[in-house]
Amino acid sequence: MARRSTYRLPKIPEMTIRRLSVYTRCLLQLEEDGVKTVSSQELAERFNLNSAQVRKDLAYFGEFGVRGIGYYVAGLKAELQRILGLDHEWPVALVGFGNLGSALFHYKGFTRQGFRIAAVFDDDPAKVNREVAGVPVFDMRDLGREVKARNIQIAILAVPAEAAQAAADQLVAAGIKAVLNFAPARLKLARDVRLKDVDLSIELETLSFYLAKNVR
Amino acid sequence: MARRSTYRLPKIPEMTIRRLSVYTRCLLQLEEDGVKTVSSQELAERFNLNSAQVRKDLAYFGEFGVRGIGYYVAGLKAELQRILGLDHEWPVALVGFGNLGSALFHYKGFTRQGFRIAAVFDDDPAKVNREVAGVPVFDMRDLGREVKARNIQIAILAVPAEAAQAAADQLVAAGIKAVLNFAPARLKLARDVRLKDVDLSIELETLSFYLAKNVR
DNA sequence: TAGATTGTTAATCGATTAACAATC
DNA sequence: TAGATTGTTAATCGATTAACAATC
Repeated sequence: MARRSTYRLPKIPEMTIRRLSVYTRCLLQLEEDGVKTVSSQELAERFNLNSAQVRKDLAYFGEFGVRGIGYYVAGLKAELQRILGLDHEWPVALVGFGNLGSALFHYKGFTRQGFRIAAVFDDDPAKVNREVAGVPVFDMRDLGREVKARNIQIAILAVPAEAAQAAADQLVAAGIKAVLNFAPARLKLARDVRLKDVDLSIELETLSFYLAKNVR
Repeated sequence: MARRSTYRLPKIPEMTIRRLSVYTRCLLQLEEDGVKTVSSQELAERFNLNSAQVRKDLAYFGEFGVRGIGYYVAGLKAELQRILGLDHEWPVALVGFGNLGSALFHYKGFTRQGFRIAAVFDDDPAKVNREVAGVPVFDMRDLGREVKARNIQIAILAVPAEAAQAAADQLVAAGIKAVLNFAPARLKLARDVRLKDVDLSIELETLSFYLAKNVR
């Protein structure tokens, strides 16, 4: 796991990364719409941000704009995709093919940015050893073998909470480097594995707070 | 929509609300485990937070602790549930009963905190006018009537992006006050309606950034 | 009482924003 | 050139954390 030495050493705020991701999608749309250039001001307005913030986010990584003009949509899109590692396909393992797993499998948003579900894993014998939309579904016991064979580094975990830690352990043993976890469980992973929890109900609970203050 | 006047006027940081939600779940667990009291230090350690932050988050709403002891688990849980509006059931409308809608329907996490899916809506004639697990599934055209009849204020939107704005408009017209939106679309709602977007792929994209810096 | 832990103030840190010289 | 917009510095704002008197 040699850390590649790059010239960009300052630590990037997490929020900056998230916004880069948002900008990228916007640029994708702008390009589709045939827009050639966009200013930090225009970009900012679409997301209720400050134009200085947009410029600062970009400045962490280089100078991509042209004074007096703004940013070339196609060029900036390509730069951001490169920065975010979205300039090539990432094969992804989907672990858990129940209700949520199936929904994520069919979700179009992942594909658009270069994430391709390369293998599905489940422990239900009725679901495995077949293909769904051209993607093989394997038994959990084949996880190590298939993840290595396909050089998969990212996993989406969509199993029940009880099964999450065991599945995560298998993923780490197989050499997975990043886990997007939808299971409502607090996972312990090796320290060099990136974990991101997606909490499907926390937003609902915060909405409830604002609602409780007013009506009812 | 008269704003109820309360004694708590200082604006609460969004992150504080999210953490309150996290604390609440932890307290639920602690209570199950039979733990009677917990200190800010113990609570903080579970989430890699600072104990002063835990105390400050709570201090926005009152004094719930006992010096020298900490917080009574049952008492604090009840207080936080009240603050977050989780001390009673919220009937919720689920709009869209495809793959994602179905996954959310079966998701157990919502129920636990008092959110109860009271009605499902879809525009597919094959899916409507029946019950699933005791919950009625209606045609979209019945949305206004049923939302009002059931006094539903919260909606979970899980339709395709193309259908999202039209569905949102119907929801607002029906008197919905908060929308949890899973559709990858930028919705325009009346200003007194709370909107929260859940982006299923942004986390994956930020993970990609960290991965791209190292391997590959 | 002695020990522990709160609630709160003040210090620190980091992120956002305003302002502007550089320059297309 | 005149107008527009960048990249960047400095000012502002807000959130996190350290410290500690209050007090159980």
